[in-house]
Amino acid sequence: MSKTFKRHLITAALPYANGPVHIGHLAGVYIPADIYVRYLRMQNKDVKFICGSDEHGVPITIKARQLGVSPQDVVDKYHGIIKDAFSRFGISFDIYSRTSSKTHHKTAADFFRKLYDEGQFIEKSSEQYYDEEAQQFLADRYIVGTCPKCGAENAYGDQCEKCGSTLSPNELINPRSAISGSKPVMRETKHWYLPLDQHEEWLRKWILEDHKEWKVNVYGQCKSWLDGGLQPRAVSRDLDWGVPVPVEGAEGKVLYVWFDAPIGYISNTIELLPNEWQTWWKDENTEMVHFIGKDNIVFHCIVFPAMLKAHGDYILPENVPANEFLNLEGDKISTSRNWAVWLHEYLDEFPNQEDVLRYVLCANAPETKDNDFTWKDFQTRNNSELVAVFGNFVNRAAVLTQKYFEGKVPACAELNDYDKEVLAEIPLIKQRLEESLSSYRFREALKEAMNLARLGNKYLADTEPWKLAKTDMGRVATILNISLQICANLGVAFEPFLPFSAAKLNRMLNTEAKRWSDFGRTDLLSSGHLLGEPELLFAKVEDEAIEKQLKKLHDTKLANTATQKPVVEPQKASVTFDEFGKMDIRTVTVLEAERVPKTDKLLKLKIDTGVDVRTIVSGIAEYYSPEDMVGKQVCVLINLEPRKIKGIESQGMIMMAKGADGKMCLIQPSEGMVNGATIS
RNA sequence: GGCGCGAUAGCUCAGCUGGUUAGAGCGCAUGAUUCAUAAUCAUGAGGUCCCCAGUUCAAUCCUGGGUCGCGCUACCA
Repeated sequence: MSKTFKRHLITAALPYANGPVHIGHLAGVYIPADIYVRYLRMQNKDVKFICGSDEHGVPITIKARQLGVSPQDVVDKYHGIIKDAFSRFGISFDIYSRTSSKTHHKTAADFFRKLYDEGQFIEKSSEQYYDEEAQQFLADRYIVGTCPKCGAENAYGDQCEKCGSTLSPNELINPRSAISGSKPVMRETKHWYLPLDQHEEWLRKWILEDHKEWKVNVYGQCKSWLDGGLQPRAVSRDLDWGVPVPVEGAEGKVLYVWFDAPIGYISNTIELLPNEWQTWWKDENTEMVHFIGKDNIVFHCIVFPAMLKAHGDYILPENVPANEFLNLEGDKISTSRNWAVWLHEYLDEFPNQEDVLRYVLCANAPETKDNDFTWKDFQTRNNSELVAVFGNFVNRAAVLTQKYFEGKVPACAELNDYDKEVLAEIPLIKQRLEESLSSYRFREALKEAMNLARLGNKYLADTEPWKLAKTDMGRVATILNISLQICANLGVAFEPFLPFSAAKLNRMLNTEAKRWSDFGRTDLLSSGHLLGEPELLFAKVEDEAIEKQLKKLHDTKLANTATQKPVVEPQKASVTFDEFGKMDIRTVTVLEAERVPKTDKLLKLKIDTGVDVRTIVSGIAEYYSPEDMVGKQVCVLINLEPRKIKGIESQGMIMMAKGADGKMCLIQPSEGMVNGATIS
């Protein structure tokens, strides 16, 4: 059914170099990708595993500014931490490079220039915030102000970190530049857009018709975007950190990080294979697979393919297996809140237990929905699965062989029916493993590998060689031979998942790493072969280790709530009495109230201001129902410039008190007043 | 509000094409066992397959409606 490819180009999402890598990244992307790659390599497939740090974009420049260092310093630091941690964790990239490299800058610039020369972009001018003091345009992240949703100070132009709302810069109240602190002005700037709408037709066919096999979350997300109609997407930004736009008159502009980053896959391949990279990216016999998290779906399934298609001769991904998100102890993982298990810290705190984390994160990977990582589950899976099932079986076989045969593989005599039955299971397990792996079902695959160890335990329990040792050593020899062959097969089956343990197991068996094709053979260890020193494959995780981690998280939580306590906004700049006098605030009565259709928060109110009867729209539906409002007397700023909201003109603003958590309540006169009484 | 994804045993999850006695691992109970890191093996208890309607000979699965959770998106002068 599926096409056979000559080579496999596997990419894993480029980690963003403004922080270290955590368990969410691993479970979502790097562990499944690494398993897949190792599986392909064991089959002697021609495979390249490409990754690297994504080092451009605004958050990195902000972090640099906060720390008083250069953006290059920031990415140098995190690139180092990430690269080192991946390597220690056994993620087997063929190359882990970075987008600040010379090769990448040239590749990305050339890529852009070709599309530019061929008229693949549209140029558009628009008004954007400009900082006159610092003489530069301000990216969304560089504009701070009061969040219009929760009232938090210091919300960014694209997002409020306090309440998590997505914002656009002109929504911010009292916007100011994060660079100079001055009030930004609107100024015209030119940018290049990739007209995704022009690519919609072939994308629709390519994804919706030709790739129905993609995971439902990926397919559904793409369909949703396509059905909504694609819009041109800006590919440049006004910023001084990134790949400069290679066009005359584009000073101070760089490629948008989302245009730049996926080209990193190409650049890193070029760096790895300067002479033959084109075969990997342009030959139809290459299977390209992008492993990503669900936040990247649209870029890898729609934007990047459109870029590749626009460029012309590139192949498109065969599949984009995207995972959902991993939570930690019931809460969303968050870099800024330090709610995470960081890979580099894990590696220090759990030395020689790389595979435990690999096992747990694969067994509980968020393949179909968000999953939760708990330390208790980590401990249980280690102690009652890795130790009790896999480690224990290997240990039993090894110890029995030491005891009865001085550590030499005993000869296999004639097999009885039960032996045959057990051995016949191995190829079945292998087949199920292959089916799962080739359809990116890693959780299921791992479980299947574990079944091989369970088979071993059952075989020993059923045949009871320790009893037969008193009467029939020939039979004991056969049983242990078979048990050891199962051990050797475990080394093959687990190599993609637990490479460190597979290597350790091979050391214990005193044998070389095997190919995938050896899986299922029952003569992997010849009789008389001397085993290595028995050692324990896995160590127990004690309660203390778990408690230590839980305490660490608990402390993080305390630290977070402590810093969140002072929520009262500081006093604003002084105003003159004249300025205050310009505000025309009146007591008014609500005559009618109704929900604005298709919104969550809006009420449309008809009010009697004493001056007139007018309509205002207010975002209070979360706190007040229309029935609550009718007949109420409230305070309204009536000379605020009218503004259209959802097509309705709002002529004024209801005065509300806003609490720390964004909760709002009405300000009402303490006794009934005439409509139109002024407030001063 | 729109869109996408999900809801199955105490917990974590399978169930891929309507028909199965609805499954696995962990946990729990009972028994067996002692080679093994108190590990293993067997047996068992445990289910309103989120709710309501419909299609069908037959629905956990398909359709429509609803509830809850997560994500994207719109609105808060």
